[in-house]
Amino acid sequence: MLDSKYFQEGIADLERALKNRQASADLIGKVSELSKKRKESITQTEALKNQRNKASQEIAQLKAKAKADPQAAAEADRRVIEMRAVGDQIKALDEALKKTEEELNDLAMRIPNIPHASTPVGKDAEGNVEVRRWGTPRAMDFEPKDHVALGEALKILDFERASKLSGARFALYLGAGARLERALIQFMLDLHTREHGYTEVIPPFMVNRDTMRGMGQLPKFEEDLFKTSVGDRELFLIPTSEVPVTSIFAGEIIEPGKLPFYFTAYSPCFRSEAGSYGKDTRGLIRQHQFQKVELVKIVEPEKSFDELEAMVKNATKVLELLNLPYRVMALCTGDMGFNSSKTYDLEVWLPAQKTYREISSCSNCEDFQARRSQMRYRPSAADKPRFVHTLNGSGLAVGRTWIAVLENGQQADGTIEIPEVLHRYLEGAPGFTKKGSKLFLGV
RNA sequence: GGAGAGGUGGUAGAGCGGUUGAAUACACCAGUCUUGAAAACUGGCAUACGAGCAAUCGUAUCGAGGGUUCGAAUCCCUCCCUCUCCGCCA
Repeated sequence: MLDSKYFQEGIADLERALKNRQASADLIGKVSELSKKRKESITQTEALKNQRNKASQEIAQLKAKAKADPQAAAEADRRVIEMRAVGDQIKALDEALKKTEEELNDLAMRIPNIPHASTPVGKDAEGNVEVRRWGTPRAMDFEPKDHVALGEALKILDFERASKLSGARFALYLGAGARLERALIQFMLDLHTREHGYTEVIPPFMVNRDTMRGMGQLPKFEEDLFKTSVGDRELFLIPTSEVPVTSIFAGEIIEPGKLPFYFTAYSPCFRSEAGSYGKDTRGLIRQHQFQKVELVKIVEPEKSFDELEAMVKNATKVLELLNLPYRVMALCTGDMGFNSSKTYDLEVWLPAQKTYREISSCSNCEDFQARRSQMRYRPSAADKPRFVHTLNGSGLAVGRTWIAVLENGQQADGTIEIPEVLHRYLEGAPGFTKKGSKLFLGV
């Protein structure tokens, strides 16, 4: 992170980076000041180390001659004493340098990514821009119920018992409900691996502090994460599989010709949801644990914005195949996440709320995560390493998709019509009934 | 969890605290020879960062981090990982 672009590319970019984002302006000055200080002390210590390295070699040569030549022996002793002082100086300078670097890193790590020029400027969600819509909400000649009412009536969702087990913001899926969740996961993974060219991975669901830092989750957002420890070993539960999957090549230089990488992963996600007390307390919308199928791309910098558009298409394809109306929002500078340079949110239509709700977020992080986790690639054997660009998107949040399938597929009698693409995963399963060419949950 | 062994360049594998960034072999690249190939022979071959138009120079790197020393792959400490055996577990 020592070569962060924030002090390489100057103040103008920094000011743009901080415009309407979660960072204070005095970070800029401090960071560039520390950066200058760091460079100076490196020059200084390297000169001293050079002196010491040379002297050590000369001492070795003198010592080799020392037996036959008492003068050489005396000279060697003299040089050793001389170098002792230099050694002390180096030690002191190294310690100071280390401090500077720690301070610099700590500050630089708290600066959010620079928004792309195409990201709308705004201070909160009001500033987001609708890009397009797909589908028409189904006309219903009855008052639509929300997924909690539907799920509890169908006995496929039980929040009371979940709360007995784990407290608030946990869910227990039962029977056909659990089966539907699993079918959605399977459907999404099949689509992305078969049709969209992603490679399926199952990452660790717990990661260490370095990985969290590399992905931009730390140091700023520690209170949003669940943490475990055994003895003095500390691990964080992943808030999204973006964290382990994007980190696959952390600290590596990817060989020529290997990019791009497209990965998809199913995982549970764990979030403390600190700061969202009282929000979305009803139902599955905001849980401490939810399931998600994630899309991750690791690509060459020149291609990352095209790749973002393609990723959005991959995610919206899931919604289209499920016949769920949605809209695409370009997030503004103030509403966008810490890591991102450009983000599209996908919002699905929820009839009970009569509104669109976020179901996926697709971001181009450019080289932000790559710098933090030192992920580089070599364009060709003769080239120097360059930072990769990383992208991530939900493809999709499974719980919220489950909600959308229930609410959009509900019938006047409280049963659910299942989208055709899921039939092959659910036909014949307990709780699902075929009627003609249609499949229903809860008949 | 218990006992032991080990982590060195693309791979295998040496390495008395001092011209060791690292022997050697294989692999790889270039050349000689050959109609071509093989073989043989000759030469070249770690990486990152920084400085320079460049030749080149500087610093760092032998699992990671500390320590001892004028000087550490080599000695000391801590941690991580891998392997073998036993136990336990899915």
